[in-house]
Amino acid sequence: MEDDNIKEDANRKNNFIKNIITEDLTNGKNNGKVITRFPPEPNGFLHIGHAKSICLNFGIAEEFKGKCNLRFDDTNPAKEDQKYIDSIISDVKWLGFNWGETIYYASDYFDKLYEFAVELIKQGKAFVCSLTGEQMREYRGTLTEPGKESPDRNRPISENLDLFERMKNGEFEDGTYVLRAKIDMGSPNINMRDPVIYRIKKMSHPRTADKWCIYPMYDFTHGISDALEGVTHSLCTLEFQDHRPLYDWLLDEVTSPCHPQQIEFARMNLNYTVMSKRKLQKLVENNYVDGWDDPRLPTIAGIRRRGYTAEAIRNFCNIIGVSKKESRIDVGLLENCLRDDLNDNAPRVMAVLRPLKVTIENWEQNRIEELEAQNHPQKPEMGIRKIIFSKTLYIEQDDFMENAPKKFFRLAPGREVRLRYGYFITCKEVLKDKDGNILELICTYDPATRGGDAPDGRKVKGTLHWVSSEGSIPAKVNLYDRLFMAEDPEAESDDFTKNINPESLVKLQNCRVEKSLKDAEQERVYQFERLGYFCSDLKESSKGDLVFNRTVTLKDTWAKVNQTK
RNA sequence: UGGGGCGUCGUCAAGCGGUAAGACACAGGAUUUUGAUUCCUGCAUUCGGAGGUUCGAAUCCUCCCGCCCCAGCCA
Repeated sequence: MEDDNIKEDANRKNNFIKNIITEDLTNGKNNGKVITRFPPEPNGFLHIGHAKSICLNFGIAEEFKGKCNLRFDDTNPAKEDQKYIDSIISDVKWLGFNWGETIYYASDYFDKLYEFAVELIKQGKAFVCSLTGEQMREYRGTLTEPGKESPDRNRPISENLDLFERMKNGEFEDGTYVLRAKIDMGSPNINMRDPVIYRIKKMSHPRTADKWCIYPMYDFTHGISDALEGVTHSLCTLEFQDHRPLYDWLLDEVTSPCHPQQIEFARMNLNYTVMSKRKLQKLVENNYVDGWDDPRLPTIAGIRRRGYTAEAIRNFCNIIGVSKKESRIDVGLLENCLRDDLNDNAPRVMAVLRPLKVTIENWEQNRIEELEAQNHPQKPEMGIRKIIFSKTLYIEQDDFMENAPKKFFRLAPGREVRLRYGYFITCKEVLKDKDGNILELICTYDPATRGGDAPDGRKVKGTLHWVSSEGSIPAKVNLYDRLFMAEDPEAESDDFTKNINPESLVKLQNCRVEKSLKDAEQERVYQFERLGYFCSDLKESSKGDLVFNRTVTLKDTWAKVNQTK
């Protein structure tokens, strides 16, 4: 246990944010406290990019003995929905993080936020503006030209107060007025050109219902929410760098309980997939995939259904590190983290995806024999199970080749192989239909090799997985592969859906799996020996109709060698 | 051509003036009843480029080049 902790600490990578926090701590900043927050907007499903932020924020809180708040940034009822709140909560929980007793909502601060806005107005730092959206855009200026001041900018404070209250009371229609911070229309930073901080939206909110018809904007809400919660380090992605001056301005102008430090880091990008909400939505809505939890999607719900473990994702997020450099990470790295975890923990089992019938000619007709198989060769403590050997067996079609090259360590006419935990068998005859398709193999077995050992020390090159007709049950298997063929699907075509991999899902109907899989647990991942890791599908699988998802393949140097030829 | 960021191995990434960690990938080899796992071994004389400061520079200075973000009453 102690060793584990040491190992974990050693594996915990440093990054520039932790360095800043460590320095703050040694300087006695924030009274030695560290409080972070994960602030999703409940307008979509979480994806693996969010996992990076979750692991960062919760991880730092854990490491520095602080805390991390889960806070919904729910200031735009037009886009948000309770179902997203529910799914986000369940995803964060699944990832294995703890936010304590309270779930925070920016909407819980609406009253306070309103008071802060009034304070700003009273100080002459905010004004009610009647410019239309279009006018506002014109007045804002451009990247290279300064903006123009709104004609309402010098409206008397009393009038601003009155108008703002009437906005709140619902006296005006959407779009007629907004509340703006009074900063600097000439700023080279467009975010400082008198940004809107409140808008009228006569819309019911998932949590505050019809109490409000004005809602605060992100910039106004976020910093103040952070401060109200005593957040010390407010971590966000790079695109908010330009907002930091506004974040700081607001907290300086208002009597806020503290002034959190905003630090930006680069968001995660993965190759062969898309991460933006809009694009994920398009995939779902146009039925390119089967819902938000399609196992090919990088959503938390999707990768979870695919069979990814939270442990693997946490490890991945740790391994990729945190920096300000924009990068595109190889999914291979993710898959590797998964294999790492699964190799340690997945029980081994045998299944044949594309069965080829094998008849053992020197095996008595109705004889059935129970053999012992290990559930994990490197971990005897995981126990053993019984498997059944009989006259009719199935092996993988790929494991037989009629005219096999020398390096093919599998079954071929006249060759002998080991059936894992079974017997050595030798191929005697190949039965075909009139078109030449292989129907069945006639083999013999060596009774002396029970369990797979040859008493005479005879070596055999190949070991095949197999299943017997009596010891197996039918199942369906979904073979998942990467959703896109292009490393960067959004770059290589004007329409990213053109890069969808037509073979991202291959459905196999006639597989046979070891009988023990009849009671396969939900979310338990098994290794189908020599094939990969599989789990029963959360949605499609049932007792009488087994459906497995391929989570990830095993590394396959044989396939790689063949491919490069 | 305004402002803000970023450039260290194929991909991530440490490094913070004392002579380029680590992971994955890749290439060899060993062990193996999974062509898996595991285990060795190799893999940046050089840090986007050019100058400069220094006994010494990926780290400091100057110029240049490349990439990303910002003109929602979205977050």
